[in-house]
Amino acid sequence: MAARTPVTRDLVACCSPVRATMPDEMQAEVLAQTFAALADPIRLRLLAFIASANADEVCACDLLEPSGRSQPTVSHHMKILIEAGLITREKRGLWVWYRIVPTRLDALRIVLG
Amino acid sequence: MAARTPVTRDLVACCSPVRATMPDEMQAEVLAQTFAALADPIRLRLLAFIASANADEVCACDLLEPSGRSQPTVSHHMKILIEAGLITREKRGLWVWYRIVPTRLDALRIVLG
DNA sequence: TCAGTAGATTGACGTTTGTCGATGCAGTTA
DNA sequence: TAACTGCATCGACAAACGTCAATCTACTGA
Repeated sequence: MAARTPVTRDLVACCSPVRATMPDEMQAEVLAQTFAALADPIRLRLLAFIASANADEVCACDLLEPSGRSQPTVSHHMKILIEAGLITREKRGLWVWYRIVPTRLDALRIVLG
Repeated sequence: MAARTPVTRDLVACCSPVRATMPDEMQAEVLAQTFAALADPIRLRLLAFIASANADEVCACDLLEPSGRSQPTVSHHMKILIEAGLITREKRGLWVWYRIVPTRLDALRIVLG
């Protein structure tokens, strides 16, 4: 909260020295990719659906109808959520079951605050 | 946490009734757009830079060099952050000053958990 | 085996996004 | 007023993204 200039603002010469840091490009790239997984309305709805389920896992077949998207499209979005570490996938028999990864959401929350 | 089937898992008939809800498309759209603002490494770095500054606001001219992008590109990214409600912009004289909006980050944190 | 099924992958297409050079606009200085 | 400056907007382009029909793969049950 310290003023950049001690007493008055200098309207002529802007930019007295700023002390601030940027995360390096690689860090930012990884984090951006995680947020990108949340940057699509269908993926947000899929994630919220699983998070709100009465069971701790949800069958893939339950995601098609409420999402209103084709099977390949839903599969594609789930893959992106998995690669972002937000959910896990487990195949049992013919079916696939998804689980959210709470620690990953915790990590994002920490970044934001 | 209740098991979907009381005792054993049914490997034949998947999908005993799931109780879960999806946010409607409009809600998801708005939220996705906010996360999309965080889904670019340059924007994350710009935001982190302002958030970490020793002053509570940062001049636009201080963002060019550390970001390594052209002036129009930085201006474009800042506009997206503003439209997402993550920062504010104030013009004073020839210069523009940016501030983060802490309440907006709070809101996102709540959504995540 | 072999037919049937759930979900992943592929290929193609239109849309959106990140980028920068050129230009426009508001504000300052003389 | 005129010259100058910092930032926004425009126009163009390549890359990335969301979508679905068609196909492939892994698994089941007979």
